[in-house]
Amino acid sequence: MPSPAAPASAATPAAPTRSARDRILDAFEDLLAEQSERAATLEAVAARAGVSKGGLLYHFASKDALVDGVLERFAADLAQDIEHMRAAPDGPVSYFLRTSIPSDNRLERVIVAIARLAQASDARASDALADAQRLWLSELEAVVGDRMVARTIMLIGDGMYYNSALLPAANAVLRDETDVQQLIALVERLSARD
Amino acid sequence: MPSPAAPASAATPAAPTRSARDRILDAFEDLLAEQSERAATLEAVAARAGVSKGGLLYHFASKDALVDGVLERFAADLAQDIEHMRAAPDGPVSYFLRTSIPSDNRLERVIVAIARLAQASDARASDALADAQRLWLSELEAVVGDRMVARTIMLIGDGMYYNSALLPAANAVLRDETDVQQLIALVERLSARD
DNA sequence: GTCTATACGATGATAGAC
DNA sequence: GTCTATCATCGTATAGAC
Repeated sequence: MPSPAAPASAATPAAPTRSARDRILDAFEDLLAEQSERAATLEAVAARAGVSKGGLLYHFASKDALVDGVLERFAADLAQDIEHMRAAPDGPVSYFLRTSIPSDNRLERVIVAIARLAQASDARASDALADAQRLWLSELEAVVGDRMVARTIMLIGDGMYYNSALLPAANAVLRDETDVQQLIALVERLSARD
Repeated sequence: MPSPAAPASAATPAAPTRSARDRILDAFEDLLAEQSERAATLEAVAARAGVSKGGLLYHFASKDALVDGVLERFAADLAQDIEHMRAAPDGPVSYFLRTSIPSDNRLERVIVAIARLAQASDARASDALADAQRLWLSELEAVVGDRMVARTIMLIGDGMYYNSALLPAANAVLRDETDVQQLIALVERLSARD
């Protein structure tokens, strides 16, 4: 039941009126993250977004344009994540590790999607991931002091992504909240010494 | 200079006479690891192996058969790696971390190749990687005692693979032998306590 | 602004010559 | 054992109707 007083084109981001453009990008990301780069064909994306192939190509003239759209949204999400990381009550390290765990988090899904594009030899996607790594690493280095400890934490986070992106979910190295807490405690012991 | 006394069909694994079958599997792995799953078409594989598409299809009736061939060789390589890990002079942990660094190592290359297949939704490839993880993890657990420390070491190794498989080489988190030594020292400090 | 129809290229696979 | 057609299928992209 749409609000009668709302102007026709008012943005209601998470509601039924989510713009076709956003629905298409969502569909593309979903197919990449949940299935594979090969599965994310124009036809499949269109079907999932509830538009026709022609309709999709009206919004994004080519598959490359679709990739650009995903990367643009990612840049914005990433900037926001860095903010959250800085403001996190338990500190950036804990925040970083927690958000590296596969979840329903939007950022997680986009990163897996972009990782799939990177594997399909898309240089823009690889660059975007490399940029993100640099940002996170510099945040980590700022708080842990030791350069090598910061890098080790990055590698652990990377490992979590790798696992969730590549392996059957049943094989997650970390299974529940207890595992996560233990890992964080372990890593903080690392950064506390030296 | 082939040994004159050798029977015509004697195996000379690394020499010019490397069987067509092996050359084809090598070419497939190379294309997967150095480029992408999409780049590893039957034609490209045949060209790199120095045979025609028809010639390739004589040895491997389908692309699926090609994947099976790679997975079979991987299983053998993996078993050998576990042996080496157990016998390593510096211990399994150091061995594991060192061999997780991107190099010209055969096993490395195969794993990246299989990771690419896994990303392309090949369930057999995902399973093979999950099996390998289980094996490594159980070796690590056997020596470090603490379950969580062993898992953390696995994650670090996974992170290294992820980086080498996905990002431009220039972005490696670990750059030289000094980095590696520092990381190993750091991790051994982890396993020494508790 | 969205859809249908169609062109075009590339890929996996088959049949059969040598 | 290896190669040369050749085919069917699918994915990207264009043109144009509604």
